[in-house]
Amino acid sequence: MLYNFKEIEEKWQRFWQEKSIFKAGYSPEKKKFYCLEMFPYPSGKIHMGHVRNYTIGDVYSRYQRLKGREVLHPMGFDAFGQPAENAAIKNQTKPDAWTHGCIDWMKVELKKMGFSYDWDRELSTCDSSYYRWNQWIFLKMFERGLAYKKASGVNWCPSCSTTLANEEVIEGECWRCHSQVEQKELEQWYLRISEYKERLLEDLKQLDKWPQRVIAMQNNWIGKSQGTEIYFRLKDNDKLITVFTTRPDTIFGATYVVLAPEHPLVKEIIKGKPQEKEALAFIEKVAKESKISRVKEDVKKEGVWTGAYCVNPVNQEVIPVWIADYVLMEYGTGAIMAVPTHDQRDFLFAREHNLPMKIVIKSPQSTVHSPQEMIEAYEGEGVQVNSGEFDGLANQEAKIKISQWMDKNSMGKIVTHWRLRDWLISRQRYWGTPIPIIYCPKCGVVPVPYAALPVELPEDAPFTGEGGSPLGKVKEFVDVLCPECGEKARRETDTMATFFDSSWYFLRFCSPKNENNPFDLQEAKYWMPVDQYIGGIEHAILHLLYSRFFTKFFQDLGMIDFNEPFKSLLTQGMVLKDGEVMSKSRGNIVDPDSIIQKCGADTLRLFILFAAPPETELEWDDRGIEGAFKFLNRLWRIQDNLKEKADLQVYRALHKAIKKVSDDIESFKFNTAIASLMELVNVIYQSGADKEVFSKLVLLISPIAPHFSEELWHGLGNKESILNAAWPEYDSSLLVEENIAVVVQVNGKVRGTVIVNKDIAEEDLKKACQEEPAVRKWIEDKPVRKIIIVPGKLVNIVI
RNA sequence: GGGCAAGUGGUGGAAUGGCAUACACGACAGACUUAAAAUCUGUUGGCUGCAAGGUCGUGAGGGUUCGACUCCCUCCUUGCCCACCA
Repeated sequence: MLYNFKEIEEKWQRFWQEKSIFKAGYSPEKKKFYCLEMFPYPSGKIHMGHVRNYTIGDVYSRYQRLKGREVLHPMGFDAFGQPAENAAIKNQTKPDAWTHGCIDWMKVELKKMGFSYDWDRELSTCDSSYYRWNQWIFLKMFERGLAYKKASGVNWCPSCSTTLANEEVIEGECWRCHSQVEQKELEQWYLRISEYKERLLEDLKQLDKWPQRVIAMQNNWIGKSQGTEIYFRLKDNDKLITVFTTRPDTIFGATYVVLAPEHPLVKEIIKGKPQEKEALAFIEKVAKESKISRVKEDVKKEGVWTGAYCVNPVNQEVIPVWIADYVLMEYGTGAIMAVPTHDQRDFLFAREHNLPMKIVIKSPQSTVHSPQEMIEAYEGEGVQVNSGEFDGLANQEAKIKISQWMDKNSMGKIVTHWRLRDWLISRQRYWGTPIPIIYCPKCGVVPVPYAALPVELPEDAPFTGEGGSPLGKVKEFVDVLCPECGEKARRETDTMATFFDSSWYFLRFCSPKNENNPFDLQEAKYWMPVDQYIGGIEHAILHLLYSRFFTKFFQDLGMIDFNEPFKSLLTQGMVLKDGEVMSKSRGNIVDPDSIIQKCGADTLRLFILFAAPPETELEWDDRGIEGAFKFLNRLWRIQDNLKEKADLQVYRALHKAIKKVSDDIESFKFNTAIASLMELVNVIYQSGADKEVFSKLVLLISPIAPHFSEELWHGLGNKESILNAAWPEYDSSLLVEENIAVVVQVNGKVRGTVIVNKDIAEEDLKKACQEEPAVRKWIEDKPVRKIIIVPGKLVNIVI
């Protein structure tokens, strides 16, 4: 007989909802636990990735609840973004209606999984009660100079007339209309995250419960590197070209200088020179290419001579100034010194254009004497040559000496370089938070007053998907009176990037209905920081970095007194089918709902936790689902055959399982926690269980299969929810066996086992081992050199 | 090119430096059944052997150790992240 999962799951979901059992209350007398899973984008259906993410969080939340914590476990929707606009165009509907329809449907599905969310705290970033606080935060940042507008090069689709994020440019073309993407100078809003770079880097050290690789990625992204800026004087007009290098030891080998085509000095340098026309043509050509295609590997590096020369400050050599596409304005100073002998890109470029080369670092093994013999640049370690007074030094030492020498003699400067750029948040999109700024012909850029928030999205913007910001076409939205002078003015029509919305939602969950502040200070003080955050590795950089940035900003506003939002982070692996990521385009999606129909949510939860540890990839297996379902049924049947009193060995097995399951859940090893429950069930099938053993078994599996356990719990005569019970404790005296099996090795190979009393004296143990016949045979009369004893486990006899 | 993971039976996966393959799936066998399903009980790394046993075995090769899936070095493969990064 199979248990009736359908009836049971519906019944307890209703029960939990009626009793408001997951409601989180501000209870300072109790220890709190804030468990958060990354909120979903409401695309309509939940997929296996969501199921995995949220099941992990749910088990952990329920476990913490049973351990007596006041648990905050909220859920909401990251509801702004482009897919809603696309869907609206496609389905002839409005993004608002489409999004809310998706949210409603996803909520039904999430509830079917039995997740323990406090739905009273639900939030949606597309509601003005939420996004007004985005605008509030933006204004606070604007006041402090952290939100600013500047012109810079961005990806631009001429046919859609909108900017594109790098991810939206596919092989140099617009992802929607396939036009060639261009680079364009545009005025856009930025957040000055670079102001926080030191703290964002330094505080990574506090995050000892984050995965190492996420820390590494953040480190990498912030990208602090030590280097040297070197000044090359232009021969014509004494102006300086500043180059950035991490290899000052190669400065004596610099044979030309290269500027990025966009470099501000370029136009000045080429003016009036015979090379001007060719150079301008080249600059234009590069400008037309998108960053993406320019950055593609195998593309040949192209460049032209400017006609100008500059002077190497260390040896007064006069060398030519080039422009080339392989030098990027965004990195360093937008100018490099080229050392063809010791940099592969410079090497290829110099070969191509017949530029001179000079060896300045020699590897000890090298037989190469002139640059003409080289087939590639030598980028390794070596000894300085052709480097004036530094000849003979190891290049690593020279690196330091030369940069110090240049710094002292004003030829250059030791600098720290950061890879982190300011964050471009302007989007020419409709479905996002309007940026609360007004442009007044008289007063200039004027922030919307706090009292006038929210700046609401107009409901009926023209939606075609073509050409510019839809908000710009809504006259009632754009036309506004200047808050300062009262004259006619115009609103900003760009909206914010959606990463803005998700950079602080965890704070809003502490008091989602607060109307005076983005969050209640006292509530936030109690609940924050998030004790456990769980989500996909794809957010390892941007979302987590932005959230850390916002947290530090709130700290600076004096609204919170901690500097990191997420104490512990778990990044769950992807769900695969036949070795590939589940996706619509591959057509290998397994719909969670179909599994719930067939075997129930508890089976799905059990399988997804059992199939792999949470951080690794999970291979979907329909037969594994059946196995999980069988196990629940096997456990279910125990209730019909309870004994008066179970055997001692069953109690031992129970307490062993209590310890193992507790330890494993704490450290997210759900798969082995379940394995130990299976072992316990196997023991019970051999020897029988009593009511006490069974009750504790039901408690142990309750975070994993909550409906199932709630039903069994009530079947055992309990009147209250299992969630109000206490997590079982183990009796450590039951974990120790009187007689233990000790493995005996001879020269490291297992040759036998002896059963001895746990308190046996060392000498007696040694004797017992040597007398064991299976061991004796291997020792014979050879002299025993040494005996190694691992207490309670193993004896190794070395002969 | 740089950084980080990972590599164990037919499969998913276990193993604080101490019995490699727990637990499960699959397969095979037995019990129950007129029969099947379900359920329960066994067997299940390779080679060798009638058997007891022996021997090999955690991507490859070295090293440390009484003892290595685990630690160190070199390499191979796969995955992820970053990258014309100067």
